[in-house]
This record gives sequence, structure tokens and C-alpha cells, in this order.
Amino acid sequence: MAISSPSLIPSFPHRETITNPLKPDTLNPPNPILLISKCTSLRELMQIHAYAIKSHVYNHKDHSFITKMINFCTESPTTSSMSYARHLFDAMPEPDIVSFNSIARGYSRSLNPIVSFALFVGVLEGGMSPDHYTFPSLLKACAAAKGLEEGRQLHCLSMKLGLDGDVFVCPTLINMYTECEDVDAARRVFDRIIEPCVVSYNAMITGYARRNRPNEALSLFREMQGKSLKVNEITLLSVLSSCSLLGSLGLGKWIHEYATKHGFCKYVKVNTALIDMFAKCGSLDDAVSLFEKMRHKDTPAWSAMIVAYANHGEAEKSMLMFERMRSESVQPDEITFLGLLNACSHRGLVEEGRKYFSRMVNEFKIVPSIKHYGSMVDLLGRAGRLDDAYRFIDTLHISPTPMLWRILLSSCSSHNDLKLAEKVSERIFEMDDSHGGDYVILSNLYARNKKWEDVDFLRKVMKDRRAVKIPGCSSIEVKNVVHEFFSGDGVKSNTHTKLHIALDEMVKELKVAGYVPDTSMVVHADMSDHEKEIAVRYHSEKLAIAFGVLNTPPGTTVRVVKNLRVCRDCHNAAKLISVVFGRRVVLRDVQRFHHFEDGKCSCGDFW
DNA sequence: GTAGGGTTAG
Repeated sequence: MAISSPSLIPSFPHRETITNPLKPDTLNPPNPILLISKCTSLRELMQIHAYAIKSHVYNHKDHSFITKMINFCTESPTTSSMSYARHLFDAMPEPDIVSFNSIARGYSRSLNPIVSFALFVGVLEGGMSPDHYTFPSLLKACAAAKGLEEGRQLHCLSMKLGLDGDVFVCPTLINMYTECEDVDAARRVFDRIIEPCVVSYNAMITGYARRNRPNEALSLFREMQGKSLKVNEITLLSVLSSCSLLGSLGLGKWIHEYATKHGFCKYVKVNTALIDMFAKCGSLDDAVSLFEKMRHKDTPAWSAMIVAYANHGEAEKSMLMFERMRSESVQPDEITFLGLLNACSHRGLVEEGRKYFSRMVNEFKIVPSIKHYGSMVDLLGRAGRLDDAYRFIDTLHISPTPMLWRILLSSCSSHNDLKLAEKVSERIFEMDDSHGGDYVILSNLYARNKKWEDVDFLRKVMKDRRAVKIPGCSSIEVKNVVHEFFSGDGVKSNTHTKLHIALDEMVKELKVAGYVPDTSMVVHADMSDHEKEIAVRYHSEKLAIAFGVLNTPPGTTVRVVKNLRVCRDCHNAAKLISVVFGRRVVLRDVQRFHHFEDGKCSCGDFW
């Protein structure tokens, strides 16, 4: 394949007066290569190039000069600098792999992976042989574009060249596979390494953490320690994010001690990851005290705290943090605002949220992303302004993603608006009909409105389309062991364990205190009231909370993590458990925290 | 020129 020139090549500055652009009056012609190192803009580079041609101080076959110019262009790539680099490269009579690597790096940095890959194919067919610098940038490009097929081809080629065991190539191969969602392929690469170094371990641990497989990440971390491989701060970042995923406060605290003992707390990133971990493991107090001890706080550190308060439903404190951040002249970024918008959304502060959105755009010149739009839809929808939310999506200048509609669908469910939910579901199914959660929400709404034929019909549609429902799962850490419970465990008699009997007893006590099971979300029309009650009783979060109450000393806070939104009945039950059994219950749901104490929840029943 | 903190989806 011939490499075609891109159409947007900046014109050479032939018309300009050719003098040494940086030092106009020098008598001795300076070496253009030295000029490049002082160059500050693309324009200057083009002048230097023209000067070099005109003054004959370089031979156009001289690779080192061209390569230096290409390097300058790809350092912080822009559309025009990349076009220029490409032009320089294409004009080389005998392009070499060094300049090629530089171009490829530029494309992958400017997130233009497709061009990068096409260029690579052309070069290979031109007979050039890639070296171990070639692979990392191309693999990065595949990772960014989720180009699994291209990534695999590169992997094969690197094997043919005997480079797949290279210290630079391995970690990028692992990273490419995990970013393309093939973690097992990544693991196969990792397992082929005879003696993996820290970087390869880190790549694999990060991959597991990113793909929501924290247990495997942690087991590799233990393996590293067993081999007395030197753990670095990057290892800790991924290990901490694994703790956050699991909600494992015990392990997180251990990592905190480990980090302190081994001198990792001097890294701002480690502190930020620790704050995030404490907040996501339910201990906002630990997050705050660590944050206050930090001497240097950057934008991510402030954002972590703003997000932490938002997730715990403390909107006022989120907003206060923002004020403090501003008074210390720290610049907010897009994530800071995501935090603020979520904070407002969880408290129903529609006007405040709108104000932050407009400040973000007008005052801080941040271009809203799809996630900001999502937060706005949530803000409006959750507050019951469903029509506003619908109009907001409909009038966006970008085409809405299924996720945006999904957020609105969830609000329809909270506010029991079946008509709008049907309309919104249609929009979703046009784009993606494989998401089990959408059917569940709609089906629950039909059930709540006693439309049993619709429930049945939807169930059939769901089955035909092979959409899968994610089972509810809750976990709790007791004595450093994480226990997992699934919804429905115990409904059949053969899985009815001691825990289920204990839960039955607890429910009896709760009923004395006024608990009335809310079975309105149970979708089976043909169930008796008793069967419905049992279906609700063995929800995963109730099992986990019961396990916590039974297996920890009286008065201990019970911390539970759930993979989906908490159901209304479990929310009611948890409030009563906090009174009847005198326990604080901290429940992390898929989108926020609920703190139950003295019969009340921190969300104020708005969630 | 390899791994990388704060968001990730109701």
C-alpha cells in the first residue's frame, strides 16, 4: 500500500525572506539542527526548514535534521504539526524506522490511531523493519481506538520478530488487550514472560482493576510481594482502586499503613487514591482527615474530595470544598464539575446544578462532555422535572446515547411515569436492545401499575433478544474476608442456611417495630403474597446486612456494597435495622452511599 | 520510547 499524502499540508514558507529566523544578523551560518532545539513554534520550524534549504547548509538526505524536525512536530501534536510531520516523512527519499516511530508516536498522542495503523501497514509493505520502539506507540493507538484486531496483528508480528518478550513491548501488549476488553489475552501475554518486571506486573494489575476484576489484581499484588519484587507508587494506585471496587476498608487501611511505612505518602497521586479509597469504602472521616493533612493539593485531590462528598450525599460540603478550592486559586476541571453536578443531583438542588453547569461553560471554558449532559438529565429527572429532562436531551446538538435516555428512564421509574418510560424505552431499544436493566425498569413499572400482560410480553421480548439481567449482589467484609451474597439465595429450601433462618428471625423483630414488606416491585403476577414477601426478603443486601449484624460485635458499623441500586424495601428495612439492632449501616449502592442511623437515611429518602 | 490518582452510568 502506498502512503498517500494527507490533503492538509501547510505550504512551505518559500515566499518569505530567507534569513536565519532566530538570529537574523549572524555572520556565520548557524547549524539548523541547533536552531531546532531553540525553536518554539511550528511557524518558526517552517522558517528554519526553509532557511536550511535555501542556505544549502544541509543535505536533504540528511536524516538527522529531518528526524529532529519530525520529533519537534510530534512532541505536542496538533493537526497542523502532524500534517507537517507527515509531509516531511513522505518526502524522505529513504524513510527510516526512527522517523517512522516518531510519526507513529505523534499520531497515538494525538489520538489518531487509525492513521497511525494505516501508516504502519504502508511502511511494512515498503520493506521497513519495525524495532522495539515501534510497538509501544502503535499498541497505544490500538488501545485508544479499541482496535483489538489491529492489536492482535501487531502482537503476531512482534512474536515473529522475537520482540513479544521485550521489556517495553510486554506492558503495552498487556495494556492494549485490557483496554480492548480482552483481559484473558492480556494474562496470556503476562504468563509468557519468564521473569516479569514491576512494569509488567503493574500493567496486569491495572488491567484487572480497570476491567472490574479486583480479586485477581490483589492476588497478583500478593504474588509480587512473595517474590520480594519492588512495589512502586504505581502498583499502589491500582491496588487502591481494587480496594475501592471491593469496598474493602480493612485492606485499604492496611495499604495506607504500607504506603506510610514505605515512603509512598509523599506522592500526591497516592494520597488522592487513598482519599478516593476511604470514601468509596464508606469512611468519609478517614478521607477528610487525610485530605486535611495534605500539604500540596492539586486539582485531582480537590476533585476527589468534592466527588466523595457528592457520593455520600453531602452536597453542601461539596460546594464548600469548591469555594475553598477557588479561594486557593486551584483551577477546576471537567471532573470537578461532574462531582458538583452529581452532588446537586443527589440533593435535588436543580438551580444550583444549573448554575454550576453554566459557570463551567462560561467562566471556566470547559466544553461539556456526554457525562456532564448525563448529570444534567439526572439532575432534572430525579427532581421530577421529567419533561424538562426530555427536552434537554432532545435539544442537544449532539445525538443522544442510549445512556442519556437510560438515565431518564431511571427517573421515570422513580416518579412512576409509565407513559414517558415507554416512549423513552423505544428510543433506547432503537439503539441498543441488549441491556437487561432497561427491561427490568420497564417491567417493574408495569408491575407497579398492575399491567400483568405487559409484564409477560416484555419478559418474552427480553428473552427473544437475549438481553441478560444482572443478578443483584452484595458484599460485606468481616475480619478481613469479603463475603458475597446473591439475590434469591435461600429461596429454594436446599440453599436455606443458618443465615436465612437468622434473617427470618430478624424480619419478625422488624415487623414488631412496624416493618411492612413492600412487594410492589415483584414482577411475577402469579405469586402469592407470601411468595412475594419471600422473594423480597432474600434480597442480597438484606442477606449481607444480616450477616454483618450476626458476625460483628454489637455497635459495629455494618458496611455493605451492592452492585445495583438499592431497592425500596431494603431501604426501609435498613432504616428499621439501624434502630432495632442499634447499628449504623453504611450501604454503597451503584451510584451513591446511604448512611442508616436511628431509623433515618442520610439520603432523606431522595435517591 | 513500557505501567499511572479524581468520572465510568442509573
